[in-house]
Amino acid sequence: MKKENSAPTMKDVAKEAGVALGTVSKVVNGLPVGEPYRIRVEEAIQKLNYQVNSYAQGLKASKTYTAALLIPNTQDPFFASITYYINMALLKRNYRMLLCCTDFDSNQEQEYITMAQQNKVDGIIGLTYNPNLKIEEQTPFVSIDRSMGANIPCVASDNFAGGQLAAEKLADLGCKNVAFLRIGSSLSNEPNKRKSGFENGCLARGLTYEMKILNDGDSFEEFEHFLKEHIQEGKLSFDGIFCVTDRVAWSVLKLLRKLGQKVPEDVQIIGFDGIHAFGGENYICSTILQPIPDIAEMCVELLLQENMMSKPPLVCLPVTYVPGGTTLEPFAEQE
Amino acid sequence: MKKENSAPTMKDVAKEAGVALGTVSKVVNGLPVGEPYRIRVEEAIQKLNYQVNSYAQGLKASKTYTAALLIPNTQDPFFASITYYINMALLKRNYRMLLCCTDFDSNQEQEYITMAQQNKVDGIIGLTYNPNLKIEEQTPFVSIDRSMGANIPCVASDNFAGGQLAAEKLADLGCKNVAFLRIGSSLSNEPNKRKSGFENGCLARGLTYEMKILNDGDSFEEFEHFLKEHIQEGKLSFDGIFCVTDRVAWSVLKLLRKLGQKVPEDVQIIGFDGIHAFGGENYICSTILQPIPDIAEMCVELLLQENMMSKPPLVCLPVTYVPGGTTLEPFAEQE
DNA sequence: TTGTATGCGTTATCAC
DNA sequence: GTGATAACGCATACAA
Repeated sequence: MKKENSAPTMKDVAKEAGVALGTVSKVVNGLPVGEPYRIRVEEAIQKLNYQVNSYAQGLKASKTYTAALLIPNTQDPFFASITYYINMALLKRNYRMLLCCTDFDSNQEQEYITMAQQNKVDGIIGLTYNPNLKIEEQTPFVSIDRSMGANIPCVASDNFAGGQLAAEKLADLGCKNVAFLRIGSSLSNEPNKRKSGFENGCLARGLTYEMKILNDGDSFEEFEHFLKEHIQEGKLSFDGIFCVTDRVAWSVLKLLRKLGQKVPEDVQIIGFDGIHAFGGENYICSTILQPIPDIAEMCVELLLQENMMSKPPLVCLPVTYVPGGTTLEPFAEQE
Repeated sequence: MKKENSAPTMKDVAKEAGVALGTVSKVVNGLPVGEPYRIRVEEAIQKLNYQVNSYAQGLKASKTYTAALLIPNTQDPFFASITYYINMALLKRNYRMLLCCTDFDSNQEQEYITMAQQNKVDGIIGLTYNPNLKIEEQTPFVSIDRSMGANIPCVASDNFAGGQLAAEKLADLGCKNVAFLRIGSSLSNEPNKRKSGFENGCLARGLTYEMKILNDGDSFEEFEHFLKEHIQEGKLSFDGIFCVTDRVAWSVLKLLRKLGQKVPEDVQIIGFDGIHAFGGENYICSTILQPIPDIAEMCVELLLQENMMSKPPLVCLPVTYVPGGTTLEPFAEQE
């Protein structure tokens, strides 16, 4: 006798309905089948509360309708948003999502990729920081924000254009002497183009500028030193600051207030990402908004695209500027 | 001839190593095997870059080392945190996590549960709002913040104690006349105990109090009306407010400032959850801190526990009070 | 059209 | 200790 409490199988349904195994399979998969049979089978399915075992299914078809998302964590609002929208994009296509938080750990990233491949996921979307990840040719992979080689499409915001836009906006808002503040991975990735774009924009608009570039390990206090050095008689020499992320902008905002500078009256700040306080309406600061829903959609689209041939190596999605209270908008005043 | 580009199987490894299939299986599973054999097999595994197919494994063992997390979204900081820590707790036990964002949609919640069962996950952890979810007896389920029946353990903060603690703290901080503001699901769940705990605390400490309870659909503006009604000659009659979540506290904070009230000088505010601004150090407001890592750990522990018998119906984890700038702490001043 | 038989990659049970 | 063989639940080519 078999296990009594185990889930019903197709065989059970077939027996219940008095038909052959193959017939049940066809009904389940929506293949043409005699009407009286289909009814009896469906009744049996209802009665036994049968559900297909997708592991057996995956074993046969070597297609699992599952994709993995590699992301450092879900707590950073940007990552959280990416996670949410990718989940939705996958759901829309009837795919399940395996979440893999890597905590910025290269080894975990690699382990997760191995795991995902074992698990025979149909593909992986990754926002990673490991410069030499080993990815099987087999497994479709789409990278966010970092180019990882010819066969791996990378999806990102148009970071260069975003940097440029920030410079232009600051110029439009009356700034003359600006600064760029960055902290983050020294790894070559798309967001690093924000700097170049900003420089480009400054040059085009005749803004004088300085840069302060910190790497991941560096202390945030170096920004404080940097800014203090540029304060003469209580007055900051910069009238505009572009920060590489909203997070940095937020910290700088607090820092400037501590140093007695008024934002946006004395100095205007533009961040990058488009984070809002509580998933609600208000932005943390004036910012270059990343089109996260579009990024998510594009990642999933590329991942599930059948013909690998047409996969573009880099897709840059357009960004927009949104005021968020740390700039002096000519017309509207933000909260 | 078989598919050439498909992943290597145990059979391939066996052929490569010149041993039998079963031997390979034993090596992979760490069962005792002759040393020379094990070496040859391991070399073959290396050479072919073999990985076990966990779908075939799951088919045999009907154990998949996968759990599903049902959660409305990952964007709300509380949900994001829960997601992260549950992911970590599962990872620690070598389990994978299927993420299922439900968007507060009852139908999606049910669909996901069905899906998870099809997918033969080993268990489901759910933070749900559907009062009559159908869950197979088969599938282990642990609920967060909502009791769902005798066989389903529920893990939550000690919400009652948290409410009480809030009242006591406000009393300690010198408040005399306080208010409780709540908006949220009208569904009976654990967080609703915050109100009762608060009432209890107020009574114990001789605080006079009022309550304003809104349901999910209600407009937030009703809080504005409520507060305005309690302002006489520019002065708010409450000197302390307990908000059901940090999110509400945050909104109320902004509202009060708009109404010309100073926080914390005129009125002190305590929230609930323990959200911080950017995953960093600072809290949004003074708050009752939920032990999210402990909640996650407990959920996973209960889910994977073998003997169902000992599963407690409700586990309440202790909360703590943390100052966050919206209260007048006797000693330390917050940021 | 319906039913039957085979195999997907593993694991477990046995003789050897 | 080793190696053939039978399941696990499903899909499908093929025979009826």
